[in-house]
Amino acid sequence: MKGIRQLAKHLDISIGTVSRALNGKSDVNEETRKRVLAAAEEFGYVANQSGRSLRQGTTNVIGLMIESSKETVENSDNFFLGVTGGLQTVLARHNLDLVMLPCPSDEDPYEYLKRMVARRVVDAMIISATQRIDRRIDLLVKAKIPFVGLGRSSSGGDSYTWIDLDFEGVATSAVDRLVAKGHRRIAIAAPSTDINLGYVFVDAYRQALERHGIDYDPELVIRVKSSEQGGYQAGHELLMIQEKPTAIILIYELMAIGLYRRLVEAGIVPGRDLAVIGFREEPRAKFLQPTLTCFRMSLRDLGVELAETLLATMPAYADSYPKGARNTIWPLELVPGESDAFALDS
Amino acid sequence: MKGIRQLAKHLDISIGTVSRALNGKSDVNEETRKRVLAAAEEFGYVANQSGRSLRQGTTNVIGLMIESSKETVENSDNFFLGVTGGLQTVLARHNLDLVMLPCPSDEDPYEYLKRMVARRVVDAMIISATQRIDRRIDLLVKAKIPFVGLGRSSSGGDSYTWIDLDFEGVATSAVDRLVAKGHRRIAIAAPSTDINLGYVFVDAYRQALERHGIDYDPELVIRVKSSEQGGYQAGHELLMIQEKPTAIILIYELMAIGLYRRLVEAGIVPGRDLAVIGFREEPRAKFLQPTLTCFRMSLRDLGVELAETLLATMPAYADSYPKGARNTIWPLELVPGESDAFALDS
DNA sequence: CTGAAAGCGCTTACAG
DNA sequence: CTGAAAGCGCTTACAG
Repeated sequence: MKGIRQLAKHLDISIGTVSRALNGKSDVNEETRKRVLAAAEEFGYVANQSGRSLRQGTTNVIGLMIESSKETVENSDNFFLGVTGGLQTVLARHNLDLVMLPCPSDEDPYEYLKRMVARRVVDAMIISATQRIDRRIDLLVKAKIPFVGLGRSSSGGDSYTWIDLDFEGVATSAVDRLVAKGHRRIAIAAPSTDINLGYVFVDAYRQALERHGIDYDPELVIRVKSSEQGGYQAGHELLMIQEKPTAIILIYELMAIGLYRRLVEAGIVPGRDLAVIGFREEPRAKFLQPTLTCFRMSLRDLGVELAETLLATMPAYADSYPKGARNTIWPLELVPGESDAFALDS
Repeated sequence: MKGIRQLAKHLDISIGTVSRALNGKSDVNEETRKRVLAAAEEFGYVANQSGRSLRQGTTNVIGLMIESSKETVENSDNFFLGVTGGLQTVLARHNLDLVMLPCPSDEDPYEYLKRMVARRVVDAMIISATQRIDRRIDLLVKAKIPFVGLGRSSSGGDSYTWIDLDFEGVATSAVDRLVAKGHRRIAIAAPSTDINLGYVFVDAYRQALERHGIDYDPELVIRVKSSEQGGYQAGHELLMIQEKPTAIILIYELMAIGLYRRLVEAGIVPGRDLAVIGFREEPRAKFLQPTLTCFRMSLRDLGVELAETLLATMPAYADSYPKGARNTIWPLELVPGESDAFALDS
């Protein structure tokens, strides 16, 4: 005999009472509850999750799906690990556990998610790196699994909830700042993939330019990998543009490091010969000289918001989150540096 | 009705046969199996994991426990995400899924693991960042959960299996190389925590020195955080040592970036005024000038080895891995750079 | 306040 | 080759 049965036998009470005591039900004699808790502690008894899940129909596990492509591995700045802290703080309030589900790079993310969902290993999902068209969203909607997208998408319409960084705000703020310093030829380094944020960012950049009466020049949109190597490549391509840009906006945090390298090689000094505005502030880019103008946000706070939004989409927890499951544009705060601190002669 | 019952009803056969067909048992008519598989595909049926787990006593899930402390988040180079690729390749052969279990920074890793183990959410565990004394090892041994340590420890004796990087080889090779170029004052930047690799590395460094007849000088062991900031700090402390070292060995990959920064500030050129040998080759450190002498390894291959070792410790899979569960020292290959490419005047 | 019993969705001996 | 039945470890109406 084992599990709850063994514990009940040892206490000489029924398994039902043990279960109720352990789960904090109110209709248990305080004396009995104390005995049960003490015995559970003594024997290290914790309810088998499969038994609970089967009976309750919930796993009490929340999944965070991440992609583990070679590019992510080599360049990721642990954005996701940073978010888990905030997520767990909130989930712990409801005794929910977080697991990270790494999708192998050689497996289709859609098929991977489908398997995880069908096996019912999680009660709810957070998906990241949303593509412009993302079948995972349709899948989750259809399967009626509560989920939140960390990133917008054209898929799913308003039948799904998302949180996304304020790419528009960043692009607008960067363009405004550069234009105010006299720049008119402003390049942008954008991702070469179909990830949705690329579209959002470039659109906002374009609109900001037009508001300043500057024509959009497709040549100034440099498509590269979201990595340091991509930043290096962006620097390379920038140097080959006929009518030289005087400024560049980066869409991914680690690009700045590679870009600086390429500029140094060409004898170009960021902040003097070329204005550079980076994306998210990143410990690893803090050592750059001249210091990089970029944008700050708290990964932990984002994680908290993400968890609260997710819980609001789950019927069992929605009551605790009366704000409901709203889409959120997550703001970033400008951190002025020296990399764009010069006015252009006009 | 739902699940396997519904599928069986639709096919007008018993649930037992459906189960056997789906699980590839041999005693099923091929015609029947085809019909079952087709229907499962059509309705997107996949067995509920809780039901399977409860019946079989296994979850078919392998856990990789990682720490998500602030330091890890800000500085990790995604070592773990890199390892997951190789892990999953092997686990997929046995239809085992990998989940990453991030231990919140405000929770004791021991308590976290205890909870996960007691709830039986995984069949086996991989633990990382092993401490010199690591109670998690005793816990897993006692609970009879198959596991492998990614890192050695003084705990557990030979009742646990581990894989660890060849810190001895790296330290020895680095010291030999530096001594050959005439260095005698060789500093080392080691972690300030109780992580086991710190002890292993410094011991090997000490022995290598003594083999060359060089006295071990505790002043040359600089204890800093395993991060870029730590590297910066190491540079700082190095500059304050009375009898200046002419070389430094780093124990963590990202330290090099911070160290270079501090050296540049002080007008010291790596590879000319000070020899630097880094640890693991890292995409982010590839841009350093002068190029860093460091050590190369494949995270994917390490993941494969880790998975095979783990499976060898699991009774249900041990037959497929006749090599058994052996402890492994994982080799790294020297990648010569310019950062130590000068001989010392003597 | 407690106990006895049903049943969550599967897999697997067992019988035929 | 297939079906009927047991039972994995829990939680939760229900009865008292």
